[in-house]
Amino acid sequence: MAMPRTARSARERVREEMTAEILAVARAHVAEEGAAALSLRSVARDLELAPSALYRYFDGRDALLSALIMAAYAALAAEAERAADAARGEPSDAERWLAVPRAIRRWAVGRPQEWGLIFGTPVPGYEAPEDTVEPYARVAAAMVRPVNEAKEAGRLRMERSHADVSDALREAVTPVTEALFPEMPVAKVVLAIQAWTTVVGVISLEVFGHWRRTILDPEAFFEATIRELAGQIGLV
Amino acid sequence: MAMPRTARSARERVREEMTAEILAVARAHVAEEGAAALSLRSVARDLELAPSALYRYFDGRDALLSALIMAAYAALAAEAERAADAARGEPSDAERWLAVPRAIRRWAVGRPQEWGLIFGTPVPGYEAPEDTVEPYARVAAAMVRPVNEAKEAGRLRMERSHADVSDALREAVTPVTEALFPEMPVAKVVLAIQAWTTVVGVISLEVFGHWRRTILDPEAFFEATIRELAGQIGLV
DNA sequence: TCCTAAGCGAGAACACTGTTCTTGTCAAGT
DNA sequence: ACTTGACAAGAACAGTGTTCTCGCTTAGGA
Repeated sequence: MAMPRTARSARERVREEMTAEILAVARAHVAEEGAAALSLRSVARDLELAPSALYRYFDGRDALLSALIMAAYAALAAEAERAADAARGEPSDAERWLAVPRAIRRWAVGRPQEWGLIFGTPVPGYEAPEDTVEPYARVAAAMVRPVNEAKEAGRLRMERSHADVSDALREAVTPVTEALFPEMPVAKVVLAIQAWTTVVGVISLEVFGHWRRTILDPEAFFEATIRELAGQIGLV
Repeated sequence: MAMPRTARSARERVREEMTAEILAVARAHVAEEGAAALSLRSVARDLELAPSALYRYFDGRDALLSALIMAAYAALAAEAERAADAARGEPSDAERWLAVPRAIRRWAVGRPQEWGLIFGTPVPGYEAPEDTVEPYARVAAAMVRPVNEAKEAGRLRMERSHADVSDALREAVTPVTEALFPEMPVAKVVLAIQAWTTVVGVISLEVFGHWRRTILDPEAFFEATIRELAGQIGLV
Protein backbone atom coordinates (compact mmCIF):
# COMPACT_ATOMS: atom_id res chain seq x y z
CA MET A 1 0.00 0.00 0.00
CA ALA A 2 2.84 2.32 0.84
CA MET A 3 4.25 1.84 -2.61
CA PRO A 4 6.56 4.50 -3.95
CA ARG A 5 4.71 6.42 -6.60
CA THR A 6 7.56 7.70 -8.70
CA ALA A 7 9.88 4.69 -8.81
CA ARG A 8 8.07 1.65 -10.04
CA SER A 9 8.74 -1.58 -8.27
CA ALA A 10 11.60 -3.72 -9.51
CA ARG A 11 9.08 -6.20 -10.84
CA GLU A 12 7.34 -3.58 -12.90
CA ARG A 13 10.61 -2.18 -14.17
CA VAL A 14 11.94 -5.48 -15.44
CA ARG A 15 8.54 -6.24 -16.91
CA GLU A 16 8.60 -3.02 -18.89
CA GLU A 17 12.11 -3.71 -20.08
CA MET A 18 11.12 -7.19 -21.20
CA THR A 19 8.08 -5.87 -23.03
CA ALA A 20 10.21 -3.30 -24.80
CA GLU A 21 12.75 -5.95 -25.76
CA ILE A 22 10.08 -8.18 -27.25
CA LEU A 23 8.68 -5.26 -29.21
CA ALA A 24 12.14 -4.34 -30.50
CA VAL A 25 12.86 -7.85 -31.74
CA ALA A 26 9.40 -8.14 -33.28
CA ARG A 27 9.82 -4.82 -35.02
CA ALA A 28 13.16 -5.94 -36.45
CA HIS A 29 11.55 -9.11 -37.78
CA VAL A 30 8.72 -7.15 -39.38
CA ALA A 31 11.19 -4.71 -40.88
CA GLU A 32 13.08 -7.38 -42.74
CA GLU A 33 10.51 -10.07 -43.44
CA GLY A 34 7.21 -8.24 -43.38
CA ALA A 35 4.27 -8.39 -41.03
CA ALA A 36 2.84 -11.51 -42.65
CA ALA A 37 5.93 -13.50 -41.73
CA LEU A 38 6.04 -12.37 -38.11
CA SER A 39 6.37 -15.52 -36.02
CA LEU A 40 5.97 -15.65 -32.26
CA ARG A 41 8.25 -18.63 -32.03
CA SER A 42 11.04 -16.96 -33.94
CA VAL A 43 11.05 -13.88 -31.73
CA ALA A 44 10.99 -16.22 -28.75
CA ARG A 45 14.06 -17.97 -30.16
CA ASP A 46 15.86 -14.66 -30.63
CA LEU A 47 15.20 -13.81 -27.00
CA GLU A 48 16.06 -17.35 -25.87
CA LEU A 49 12.65 -17.80 -24.40
CA ALA A 50 10.03 -20.48 -24.66
CA PRO A 51 7.18 -19.45 -26.98
CA SER A 52 4.71 -19.73 -24.17
CA ALA A 53 6.66 -17.20 -22.11
CA LEU A 54 5.66 -14.43 -24.51
CA TYR A 55 2.07 -14.86 -23.45
CA ARG A 56 2.94 -13.22 -20.14
CA TYR A 57 3.47 -10.01 -22.07
CA PHE A 58 1.17 -10.19 -25.07
CA ASP A 59 -2.12 -11.97 -25.53
CA GLY A 60 -0.87 -13.60 -28.69
CA ARG A 61 0.42 -12.89 -32.12
CA ASP A 62 -2.40 -10.50 -32.98
CA ALA A 63 -1.86 -8.47 -29.83
CA LEU A 64 1.85 -8.23 -30.58
CA LEU A 65 1.09 -7.03 -34.09
CA SER A 66 -1.40 -4.51 -32.74
CA ALA A 67 1.27 -3.13 -30.45
CA LEU A 68 3.62 -2.81 -33.41
CA ILE A 69 0.96 -0.98 -35.39
CA MET A 70 0.40 1.43 -32.54
CA ALA A 71 4.14 1.96 -32.24
CA ALA A 72 4.34 2.73 -35.94
CA TYR A 73 1.55 5.28 -35.61
CA ALA A 74 3.30 6.91 -32.69
CA ALA A 75 6.65 6.99 -34.48
CA LEU A 76 5.13 8.55 -37.57
CA ALA A 77 3.33 11.18 -35.51
CA ALA A 78 6.51 11.99 -33.60
CA GLU A 79 8.40 12.34 -36.87
CA ALA A 80 5.81 14.72 -38.29
CA GLU A 81 5.83 16.84 -35.16
CA ARG A 82 9.62 16.93 -35.07
CA ALA A 83 9.68 18.17 -38.67
CA ALA A 84 7.06 20.79 -37.96
CA ASP A 85 8.98 22.04 -34.95
CA ALA A 86 12.28 22.10 -36.79
CA ALA A 87 10.74 24.20 -39.56
CA ARG A 88 9.13 26.61 -37.14
CA GLY A 89 11.71 29.30 -37.84
CA GLU A 90 11.20 29.12 -41.60
CA PRO A 91 9.77 32.42 -42.86
CA SER A 92 7.77 30.98 -45.76
CA ASP A 93 4.43 29.35 -45.00
CA ALA A 94 4.93 26.97 -47.88
CA GLU A 95 8.36 25.83 -46.65
CA ARG A 96 6.99 25.22 -43.18
CA TRP A 97 4.24 23.11 -44.68
CA LEU A 98 6.52 21.23 -47.09
CA ALA A 99 8.78 20.11 -44.26
CA VAL A 100 6.15 17.76 -42.89
CA PRO A 101 5.32 15.67 -45.98
CA ARG A 102 9.03 15.53 -46.73
CA ALA A 103 9.70 14.08 -43.29
CA ILE A 104 6.84 11.63 -43.65
CA ARG A 105 8.18 10.35 -46.94
CA ARG A 106 11.68 9.99 -45.56
CA TRP A 107 10.30 8.04 -42.64
CA ALA A 108 8.25 5.79 -44.92
CA VAL A 109 11.03 5.09 -47.40
CA GLY A 110 13.32 4.02 -44.58
CA ARG A 111 10.68 1.75 -43.03
CA PRO A 112 8.50 0.39 -45.82
CA GLN A 113 7.08 -2.42 -43.71
CA GLU A 114 6.10 -0.11 -40.88
CA TRP A 115 4.47 2.22 -43.38
CA GLY A 116 2.60 -0.83 -44.57
CA LEU A 117 1.43 -1.54 -41.03
CA ILE A 118 -0.38 1.79 -41.09
CA PHE A 119 -1.44 2.28 -44.71
CA GLY A 120 -1.30 -1.23 -46.17
CA THR A 121 -3.96 -3.89 -46.38
CA PRO A 122 -5.66 -4.25 -43.04
CA VAL A 123 -6.31 -7.72 -41.67
CA PRO A 124 -10.05 -8.34 -41.97
CA GLY A 125 -11.62 -8.65 -38.57
CA TYR A 126 -9.02 -6.35 -37.14
CA GLU A 127 -10.59 -3.08 -36.09
CA ALA A 128 -8.26 -0.13 -35.77
CA PRO A 129 -8.26 0.54 -32.07
CA GLU A 130 -9.48 3.85 -30.80
CA ASP A 131 -5.90 4.76 -29.95
CA THR A 132 -5.01 5.38 -33.59
CA VAL A 133 -7.10 8.54 -33.78
CA GLU A 134 -4.76 10.36 -31.42
CA PRO A 135 -1.51 9.90 -33.41
CA TYR A 136 -3.47 10.46 -36.59
CA ALA A 137 -4.64 13.78 -35.21
CA ARG A 138 -1.08 14.72 -34.31
CA VAL A 139 0.07 14.19 -37.89
CA ALA A 140 -2.88 16.17 -39.16
CA ALA A 141 -2.16 18.98 -36.74
CA ALA A 142 1.45 19.18 -37.89
CA MET A 143 0.36 19.54 -41.50
CA VAL A 144 -2.41 21.97 -40.74
CA ARG A 145 -0.65 24.50 -38.56
CA PRO A 146 1.14 26.44 -41.34
CA VAL A 147 -2.09 26.65 -43.30
CA ASN A 148 -4.02 28.12 -40.41
CA GLU A 149 -1.18 30.47 -39.60
CA ALA A 150 -1.12 31.73 -43.17
CA LYS A 151 -4.87 32.17 -43.07
CA GLU A 152 -4.80 34.21 -39.87
CA ALA A 153 -2.00 36.38 -41.23
CA GLY A 154 -4.00 36.98 -44.39
CA ARG A 155 -1.36 35.30 -46.54
CA LEU A 156 -3.52 32.43 -47.79
CA ARG A 157 -4.52 32.80 -51.42
CA MET A 158 -8.27 32.44 -51.80
CA GLU A 159 -9.17 31.58 -55.33
CA ARG A 160 -12.16 29.44 -56.11
CA SER A 161 -11.52 25.78 -56.68
CA HIS A 162 -12.73 23.83 -59.68
CA ALA A 163 -15.44 21.79 -58.00
CA ASP A 164 -18.33 23.54 -56.37
CA VAL A 165 -19.24 22.62 -52.83
CA SER A 166 -22.47 20.66 -52.53
CA ASP A 167 -24.35 20.22 -49.28
CA ALA A 168 -23.45 16.54 -49.25
CA LEU A 169 -19.80 17.44 -49.50
CA ARG A 170 -19.98 20.04 -46.73
CA GLU A 171 -21.69 17.45 -44.55
CA ALA A 172 -19.19 14.77 -45.45
CA VAL A 173 -16.17 16.66 -44.17
CA THR A 174 -17.64 18.28 -41.06
CA PRO A 175 -15.47 16.29 -38.63
CA VAL A 176 -12.35 17.65 -40.30
CA THR A 177 -13.71 21.17 -40.47
CA GLU A 178 -14.57 21.21 -36.81
CA ALA A 179 -11.41 19.55 -35.55
CA LEU A 180 -8.80 21.23 -37.73
CA PHE A 181 -10.11 24.15 -39.75
CA PRO A 182 -12.43 26.41 -37.81
CA GLU A 183 -13.42 29.43 -39.89
CA MET A 184 -12.06 27.96 -43.12
CA PRO A 185 -14.14 27.76 -46.31
CA VAL A 186 -15.21 24.21 -47.09
CA ALA A 187 -13.48 24.25 -50.44
CA LYS A 188 -10.16 24.81 -48.68
CA VAL A 189 -10.87 22.00 -46.24
CA VAL A 190 -11.51 19.67 -49.14
CA LEU A 191 -8.28 20.75 -50.79
CA ALA A 192 -6.39 20.06 -47.58
CA ILE A 193 -7.82 16.55 -47.27
CA GLN A 194 -7.00 15.94 -50.91
CA ALA A 195 -3.46 17.06 -50.26
CA TRP A 196 -3.19 14.54 -47.43
CA THR A 197 -4.67 11.87 -49.68
CA THR A 198 -2.18 12.63 -52.42
CA VAL A 199 0.75 12.60 -50.03
CA VAL A 200 -0.24 9.19 -48.69
CA GLY A 201 -0.95 7.94 -52.20
CA VAL A 202 2.31 8.99 -53.75
CA ILE A 203 4.31 7.61 -50.84
CA SER A 204 2.42 4.32 -50.87
CA LEU A 205 2.85 3.88 -54.60
CA GLU A 206 6.58 4.46 -54.25
CA VAL A 207 7.07 2.37 -51.13
CA PHE A 208 4.92 -0.51 -52.36
CA GLY A 209 6.91 -0.69 -55.59
CA HIS A 210 4.50 0.70 -58.16
CA TRP A 211 6.93 3.19 -59.67
CA ARG A 212 8.96 0.58 -61.52
CA ARG A 213 9.45 1.68 -65.11
CA THR A 214 7.17 4.66 -64.47
CA ILE A 215 8.83 7.21 -62.22
CA LEU A 216 12.58 7.04 -62.50
CA ASP A 217 13.27 9.55 -59.73
CA PRO A 218 10.66 9.19 -56.99
CA GLU A 219 12.13 11.92 -54.82
CA ALA A 220 12.03 14.51 -57.61
CA PHE A 221 8.47 13.54 -58.40
CA PHE A 222 7.46 13.72 -54.76
CA GLU A 223 9.03 17.14 -54.43
CA ALA A 224 7.13 18.41 -57.45
CA THR A 225 3.93 16.91 -56.14
CA ILE A 226 4.01 18.54 -52.73
CA ARG A 227 4.98 21.91 -54.22
CA GLU A 228 1.98 21.63 -56.51
CA LEU A 229 -0.20 20.75 -53.53
CA ALA A 230 1.09 23.74 -51.57
CA GLY A 231 0.18 25.96 -54.49
CA GLN A 232 -3.30 24.46 -54.75
CA ILE A 233 -3.95 24.98 -51.07
CA GLY A 234 -3.02 28.62 -51.54
CA LEU A 235 0.36 28.74 -49.84
CA VAL A 236 2.84 30.94 -51.64
CA MET B 1 0.25 -35.53 -84.27
CA ALA B 2 -3.10 -35.18 -85.97
CA MET B 3 -4.36 -33.32 -82.98
CA PRO B 4 -7.23 -30.93 -83.56
CA ARG B 5 -5.89 -27.43 -83.25
CA THR B 6 -9.03 -25.63 -82.21
CA ALA B 7 -10.46 -28.06 -79.68
CA ARG B 8 -7.99 -28.78 -76.94
CA SER B 9 -7.68 -32.36 -75.83
CA ALA B 10 -10.03 -33.59 -73.16
CA ARG B 11 -7.16 -33.71 -70.70
CA GLU B 12 -6.31 -30.11 -71.33
CA ARG B 13 -9.90 -29.05 -71.07
CA VAL B 14 -10.51 -30.67 -67.71
CA ARG B 15 -7.19 -29.34 -66.50
CA GLU B 16 -8.21 -25.81 -67.37
CA GLU B 17 -11.55 -26.25 -65.69
CA MET B 18 -9.87 -27.57 -62.57
CA THR B 19 -7.42 -24.66 -62.53
CA ALA B 20 -10.28 -22.20 -62.87
CA GLU B 21 -12.19 -23.89 -60.08
CA ILE B 22 -9.23 -23.71 -57.74
CA LEU B 23 -8.76 -20.05 -58.55
CA ALA B 24 -12.44 -19.34 -57.96
CA VAL B 25 -12.43 -20.99 -54.54
CA ALA B 26 -9.17 -19.29 -53.59
CA ARG B 27 -10.54 -15.93 -54.67
CA ALA B 28 -13.62 -16.47 -52.54
CA HIS B 29 -11.46 -17.28 -49.54
CA VAL B 30 -9.35 -14.18 -50.07
CA ALA B 31 -12.47 -12.07 -50.49
CA GLU B 32 -13.86 -12.99 -47.12
CA GLU B 33 -10.83 -13.70 -44.99
CA GLY B 34 -8.05 -11.74 -46.64
CA ALA B 35 -4.94 -12.81 -48.46
CA ALA B 36 -2.98 -13.42 -45.28
CA ALA B 37 -5.42 -16.12 -44.23
CA LEU B 38 -5.41 -17.95 -47.55
CA SER B 39 -4.78 -21.60 -46.78
CA LEU B 40 -3.98 -24.23 -49.36
CA ARG B 41 -5.46 -26.95 -47.19
CA SER B 42 -8.75 -25.14 -46.77
CA VAL B 43 -9.26 -24.63 -50.48
CA ALA B 44 -8.35 -28.29 -50.92
CA ARG B 45 -11.06 -29.19 -48.40
CA ASP B 46 -13.62 -27.05 -50.24
CA LEU B 47 -12.82 -28.90 -53.43
CA GLU B 48 -12.69 -32.27 -51.65
CA LEU B 49 -9.13 -32.79 -52.70
CA ALA B 50 -6.00 -33.77 -50.89
CA PRO B 51 -3.73 -30.77 -50.28
CA SER B 52 -0.99 -32.37 -52.32
CA ALA B 53 -3.27 -32.58 -55.33
CA LEU B 54 -3.21 -28.81 -55.70
CA TYR B 55 0.48 -29.00 -56.51
CA ARG B 56 -0.46 -30.46 -59.90
CA TYR B 57 -1.92 -27.05 -60.75
CA PHE B 58 0.07 -24.52 -58.75
CA ASP B 59 3.62 -24.60 -57.52
CA GLY B 60 2.49 -23.76 -54.01
CA ARG B 61 0.73 -21.16 -51.95
CA ASP B 62 2.82 -18.31 -53.32
CA ALA B 63 2.13 -19.29 -56.91
CA LEU B 64 -1.58 -19.47 -56.19
CA LEU B 65 -1.48 -16.01 -54.63
CA SER B 66 0.48 -14.69 -57.60
CA ALA B 67 -2.21 -16.01 -59.92
CA LEU B 68 -4.85 -14.25 -57.82
CA ILE B 69 -2.89 -11.01 -57.99
CA MET B 70 -2.64 -11.26 -61.75
CA ALA B 71 -6.35 -12.00 -61.96
CA ALA B 72 -7.09 -8.91 -59.87
CA TYR B 73 -4.95 -6.79 -62.17
CA ALA B 74 -6.73 -8.15 -65.21
CA ALA B 75 -10.17 -7.63 -63.67
CA LEU B 76 -9.37 -4.05 -62.74
CA ALA B 77 -8.04 -3.31 -66.21
CA ALA B 78 -11.12 -4.84 -67.81
CA GLU B 79 -13.36 -2.75 -65.57
CA ALA B 80 -11.53 0.45 -66.49
CA GLU B 81 -11.75 -0.34 -70.18
CA ARG B 82 -15.42 -1.22 -69.93
CA ALA B 83 -16.14 2.12 -68.27
CA ALA B 84 -14.14 4.03 -70.87
CA ASP B 85 -15.98 2.28 -73.67
CA ALA B 86 -19.37 2.85 -72.09
CA ALA B 87 -18.65 6.56 -71.77
CA ARG B 88 -17.42 6.88 -75.32
CA GLY B 89 -20.59 8.57 -76.46
CA GLU B 90 -20.46 11.20 -73.73
CA PRO B 91 -19.98 14.65 -75.30
CA SER B 92 -17.99 16.19 -72.44
CA ASP B 93 -14.29 15.36 -72.16
CA ALA B 94 -14.51 15.64 -68.40
CA GLU B 95 -17.44 13.22 -68.15
CA ARG B 96 -15.64 10.68 -70.30
CA TRP B 97 -12.62 10.96 -68.03
CA LEU B 98 -14.62 10.84 -64.78
CA ALA B 99 -16.27 7.57 -65.76
CA VAL B 100 -13.02 5.65 -65.35
CA PRO B 101 -12.06 6.61 -61.79
CA ARG B 102 -15.68 6.16 -60.78
CA ALA B 103 -15.65 2.62 -62.13
CA ILE B 104 -12.33 1.89 -60.45
CA ARG B 105 -13.67 3.03 -57.09
CA ARG B 106 -16.83 1.00 -57.47
CA TRP B 107 -14.76 -2.06 -58.29
CA ALA B 108 -12.47 -1.48 -55.31
CA VAL B 109 -15.24 -0.86 -52.79
CA GLY B 110 -16.92 -4.10 -53.83
CA ARG B 111 -13.69 -6.09 -53.57
CA PRO B 112 -11.55 -4.53 -50.87
CA GLN B 113 -9.31 -7.56 -50.52
CA GLU B 114 -8.62 -7.77 -54.24
CA TRP B 115 -7.83 -4.06 -54.27
CA GLY B 116 -5.42 -4.85 -51.46
CA LEU B 117 -3.77 -7.55 -53.58
CA ILE B 118 -2.80 -4.83 -56.05
CA PHE B 119 -2.24 -1.73 -53.95
CA GLY B 120 -1.70 -3.09 -50.45
CA THR B 121 1.47 -4.10 -48.67
CA PRO B 122 3.51 -6.32 -50.94
CA VAL B 123 5.11 -9.44 -49.51
CA PRO B 124 8.84 -8.76 -49.23
CA GLY B 125 10.76 -10.98 -51.57
CA TYR B 126 7.83 -11.07 -53.94
CA GLU B 127 8.67 -9.26 -57.15
CA ALA B 128 5.78 -8.05 -59.21
CA PRO B 129 5.97 -10.20 -62.30
CA GLU B 130 6.51 -8.58 -65.65
CA ASP B 131 2.91 -9.38 -66.55
CA THR B 132 1.57 -6.63 -64.33
CA VAL B 133 2.84 -3.88 -66.60
CA GLU B 134 0.38 -4.85 -69.32
CA PRO B 135 -2.86 -4.53 -67.28
CA TYR B 136 -1.40 -1.47 -65.60
CA ALA B 137 -0.89 0.09 -69.01
CA ARG B 138 -4.48 -0.74 -69.96
CA VAL B 139 -5.81 1.15 -66.95
CA ALA B 140 -3.55 4.06 -67.74
CA ALA B 141 -4.66 4.09 -71.35
CA ALA B 142 -8.31 4.17 -70.32
CA MET B 143 -7.70 7.21 -68.15
CA VAL B 144 -5.51 8.96 -70.66
CA ARG B 145 -7.61 8.72 -73.78
CA PRO B 146 -10.06 11.56 -73.03
CA VAL B 147 -7.19 13.85 -72.11
CA ASN B 148 -5.38 13.26 -75.35
CA GLU B 149 -8.60 13.60 -77.30
CA ALA B 150 -9.30 16.95 -75.67
CA LYS B 151 -5.77 18.07 -76.42
CA GLU B 152 -6.02 17.18 -80.09
CA ALA B 153 -9.35 18.93 -80.39
CA GLY B 154 -7.87 22.02 -78.76
CA ARG B 155 -10.24 21.78 -75.81
CA LEU B 156 -7.60 21.22 -73.12
CA ARG B 157 -7.09 24.25 -70.93
CA MET B 158 -3.42 25.16 -70.74
CA GLU B 159 -2.73 27.28 -67.71
CA ARG B 160 0.57 27.12 -65.97
CA SER B 161 0.80 24.87 -62.96
CA HIS B 162 2.12 25.94 -59.58
CA ALA B 163 5.37 24.03 -59.61
CA ASP B 164 7.92 24.73 -62.28
CA VAL B 165 9.40 21.83 -64.20
CA SER B 166 13.01 21.05 -63.37
CA ASP B 167 15.26 18.94 -65.53
CA ALA B 168 15.26 16.22 -62.87
CA LEU B 169 11.48 16.13 -62.99
CA ARG B 170 11.31 16.00 -66.77
CA GLU B 171 13.80 13.14 -66.69
CA ALA B 172 11.92 11.36 -63.91
CA VAL B 173 8.68 11.03 -65.85
CA THR B 174 10.03 10.28 -69.34
CA PRO B 175 8.63 6.73 -69.44
CA VAL B 176 5.14 8.09 -68.91
CA THR B 177 5.61 10.90 -71.39
CA GLU B 178 6.79 8.55 -74.08
CA ALA B 179 4.25 5.82 -73.50
CA LEU B 180 1.12 7.86 -72.88
CA PHE B 181 1.51 11.54 -73.63
CA PRO B 182 3.40 12.24 -76.81
CA GLU B 183 3.46 15.96 -77.58
CA MET B 184 2.17 16.93 -74.13
CA PRO B 185 3.91 19.51 -71.93
CA VAL B 186 5.72 17.93 -68.99
CA ALA B 187 3.68 19.91 -66.48
CA LYS B 188 0.53 18.26 -67.79
CA VAL B 189 2.11 14.83 -67.62
CA VAL B 190 2.99 15.46 -64.01
CA LEU B 191 -0.55 16.58 -63.28
CA ALA B 192 -1.90 13.42 -64.88
CA ILE B 193 0.33 11.19 -62.78
CA GLN B 194 -0.66 13.14 -59.71
CA ALA B 195 -4.30 12.59 -60.61
CA TRP B 196 -3.69 8.84 -60.80
CA THR B 197 -1.85 8.99 -57.50
CA THR B 198 -4.71 10.84 -55.85
CA VAL B 199 -7.31 8.45 -57.23
CA VAL B 200 -5.41 5.46 -55.86
CA GLY B 201 -4.78 7.24 -52.59
CA VAL B 202 -8.34 8.27 -51.91
CA ILE B 203 -9.66 4.83 -52.80
CA SER B 204 -7.07 3.08 -50.66
CA LEU B 205 -7.76 5.31 -47.67
CA GLU B 206 -11.45 4.57 -47.97
CA VAL B 207 -11.13 0.86 -48.65
CA PHE B 208 -8.51 0.30 -45.97
CA GLY B 209 -10.70 1.97 -43.38
CA HIS B 210 -8.95 5.28 -42.78
CA TRP B 211 -12.02 7.44 -43.22
CA ARG B 212 -13.60 6.51 -39.89
CA ARG B 213 -14.67 9.65 -38.10
CA THR B 214 -13.09 11.74 -40.86
CA ILE B 215 -15.07 11.50 -44.06
CA LEU B 216 -18.69 10.71 -43.37
CA ASP B 217 -19.67 10.28 -47.02
CA PRO B 218 -16.79 8.71 -48.97
CA GLU B 219 -18.63 8.69 -52.26
CA ALA B 220 -19.41 12.42 -52.11
CA PHE B 221 -15.81 13.17 -51.22
CA PHE B 222 -14.53 10.96 -54.03
CA GLU B 223 -16.82 12.65 -56.50
CA ALA B 224 -15.58 16.09 -55.43
CA THR B 225 -11.98 14.90 -55.63
CA ILE B 226 -12.11 13.58 -59.16
CA ARG B 227 -13.99 16.68 -60.37
CA GLU B 228 -11.26 18.80 -58.86
CA LEU B 229 -8.65 16.62 -60.56
CA ALA B 230 -10.39 16.96 -63.90
CA GLY B 231 -10.31 20.73 -63.51
CA GLN B 232 -6.64 20.71 -62.61
CA ILE B 233 -5.76 18.63 -65.64
CA GLY B 234 -7.56 21.18 -67.76
CA LEU B 235 -10.69 19.28 -68.72
CA VAL B 236 -13.75 21.48 -68.73
C1' DT C 1 -5.28 -54.02 -80.54
C1' DC C 2 -2.14 -53.83 -76.74
C1' DC C 3 1.41 -51.22 -73.95
C1' DT C 4 3.68 -47.74 -72.17
C1' DA C 5 4.32 -43.36 -70.36
C1' DA C 6 2.27 -39.44 -68.49
C1' DG C 7 -0.99 -37.14 -65.70
C1' DC C 8 -3.52 -37.29 -61.68
C1' DG C 9 -5.07 -37.87 -56.85
C1' DA C 10 -4.39 -39.83 -52.17
C1' DG C 11 -1.83 -40.68 -48.20
C1' DA C 12 1.84 -40.37 -45.09
C1' DA C 13 5.41 -37.78 -43.36
C1' DC C 14 8.32 -33.59 -42.00
C1' DA C 15 9.10 -29.21 -40.22
C1' DC C 16 6.93 -25.54 -39.05
C1' DT C 17 3.20 -22.37 -36.76
C1' DG C 18 -0.11 -20.30 -32.71
C1' DT C 19 -2.05 -21.52 -28.47
C1' DT C 20 -3.15 -23.78 -24.01
C1' DC C 21 -2.19 -26.15 -19.84
C1' DT C 22 0.55 -27.88 -16.31
C1' DT C 23 4.54 -27.78 -13.57
C1' DG C 24 8.29 -25.85 -11.05
C1' DT C 25 10.81 -21.81 -9.32
C1' DC C 26 11.78 -17.61 -7.28
C1' DA C 27 10.99 -13.19 -5.15
C1' DA C 28 8.23 -10.21 -3.46
C1' DG C 29 4.62 -8.50 0.60
C1' DT C 30 2.35 -9.64 4.87
C1' DA D 1 8.75 -17.51 8.01
C1' DC D 2 4.92 -18.12 4.95
C1' DT D 3 2.09 -17.39 1.33
C1' DT D 4 0.79 -15.47 -2.80
C1' DG D 5 1.76 -14.00 -7.19
C1' DA D 6 4.44 -13.50 -11.34
C1' DC D 7 7.37 -15.85 -14.28
C1' DA D 8 9.46 -19.28 -17.43
C1' DA D 9 9.69 -23.92 -19.34
C1' DG D 10 7.91 -27.99 -21.31
C1' DA D 11 4.67 -30.86 -23.36
C1' DA D 12 0.83 -31.25 -26.08
C1' DC D 13 -2.81 -30.19 -29.77
C1' DA D 14 -4.50 -28.55 -33.95
C1' DG D 15 -3.39 -26.46 -37.85
C1' DT D 16 -0.18 -25.04 -41.77
C1' DG D 17 2.99 -25.56 -46.40
C1' DT D 18 5.54 -28.87 -48.74
C1' DT D 19 7.58 -33.26 -50.41
C1' DC D 20 7.58 -37.96 -51.57
C1' DT D 21 5.81 -42.30 -52.75
C1' DC D 22 2.22 -45.07 -54.16
C1' DG D 23 -1.48 -46.70 -57.14
C1' DC D 24 -4.85 -45.68 -60.72
C1' DT D 25 -6.56 -44.03 -65.11
C1' DT D 26 -6.15 -42.77 -69.63
C1' DA D 27 -4.36 -40.95 -73.86
C1' DG D 28 -1.25 -41.87 -77.73
C1' DG D 29 1.94 -44.66 -80.35
C1' DA D 30 3.49 -49.63 -81.70
